[in-house]
Amino acid sequence: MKKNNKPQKVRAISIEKILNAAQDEFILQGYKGATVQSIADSAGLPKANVLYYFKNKENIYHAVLEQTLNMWDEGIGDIEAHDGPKVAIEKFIRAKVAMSFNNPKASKIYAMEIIQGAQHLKDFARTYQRQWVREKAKIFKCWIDNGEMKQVDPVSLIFLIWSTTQHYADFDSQILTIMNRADYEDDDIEHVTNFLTDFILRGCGLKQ
Amino acid sequence: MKKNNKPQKVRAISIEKILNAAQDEFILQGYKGATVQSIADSAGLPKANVLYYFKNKENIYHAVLEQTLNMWDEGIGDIEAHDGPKVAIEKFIRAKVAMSFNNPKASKIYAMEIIQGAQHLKDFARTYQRQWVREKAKIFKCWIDNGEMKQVDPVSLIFLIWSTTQHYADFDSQILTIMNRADYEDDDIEHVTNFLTDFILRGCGLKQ
DNA sequence: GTCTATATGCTGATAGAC
DNA sequence: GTCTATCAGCATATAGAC
Repeated sequence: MKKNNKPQKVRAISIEKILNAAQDEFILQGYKGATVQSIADSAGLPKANVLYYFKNKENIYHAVLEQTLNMWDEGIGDIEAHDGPKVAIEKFIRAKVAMSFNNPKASKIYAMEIIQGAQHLKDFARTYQRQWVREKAKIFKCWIDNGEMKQVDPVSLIFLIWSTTQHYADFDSQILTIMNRADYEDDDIEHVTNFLTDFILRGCGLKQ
Repeated sequence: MKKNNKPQKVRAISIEKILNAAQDEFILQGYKGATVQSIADSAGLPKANVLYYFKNKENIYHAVLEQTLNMWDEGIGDIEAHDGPKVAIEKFIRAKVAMSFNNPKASKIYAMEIIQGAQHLKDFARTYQRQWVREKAKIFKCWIDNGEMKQVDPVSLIFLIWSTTQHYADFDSQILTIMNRADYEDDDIEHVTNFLTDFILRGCGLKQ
């Protein structure tokens, strides 16, 4: 049935199935709690096939993490000097909220890694993220010096935007339970984006 | 040596040692990854003693969670109508930041539970927290209707304060790495409290 | 209360038939 | 490439000596 049907395609499909299943299992059970068997079951493949594609559990986890970091990278949005503070911050918040609602699993994997000490992500933070934060902080400093926005600690501001936007992905179960809802709806992205944009721009002295 | 030295005291001390060790292990290794042996080693007790006091691993975890929820309850601070919005919000932020910096482990255990689907905390959220949020939202609504603060969605505001304050506990490894620091210092509590209080009060239209 | 020894079950990983 | 069978190792939990 499935034989000789574009051999590379089977491989690609299996790998994607495995990575999706692994993401779910690692979130729900943790690294140690997720078993190769449970990942295989969730992917609808025999355990041996999973180990055929990835050799061992650690490799699966690394692949999931790599996927996650790529999403972080793409979803981070950007803060560009020529936009001016108001437009730049709005763009940035919009990108982060969209990423939270569209890729909550990536956000959760990432959050658990950090909470558990960031063993696998220390290098990423030490090089890439530290550099990114410093660059963007410089842009904020320029805007502040030019009187384009209020005197607000840029690094704290970046952490505030990260935490408020990611919260909707990482803590979705708490938020939904408290609001007595089963799932997020399309409106929620807009509502959250508008609330955060308004509130944060006001905090930066960029609105009324 | 240790024998007949206030038998109840030995029990209390052992239990506290075990709970502290368990907290560390559950954070670093997850529920499944933390073994009774590793908890015992970290507590400086033989494995059998740990199981003598708690019977099984799940009971240890429940005890850690209970401790965590008690801290959440004590550390939540309060929002009281008679304080007026400015003082009430400032008190609330101060309490949450203090709790984050003083009990980062409790915050992390709590965060991991929520991220993993809040299996053990759904009831807590459904009853206690939902009620708490609704009560406090009502107080905010009064203030807004009386023109004491800007029209800001109260529930979103509570989530924003939770996320920004907890972030410093849960994501400490990322924050410290990015800022190229080894540990938080005493000044940091003050700095973060001041930044968040200023910023959030401004967001609520309660400052310049 | 403290600790050793052990039973039982599950997990990661491999070997090898198809 | 796919899948079955299997092994060696480890984890929980208990039994029972001290």
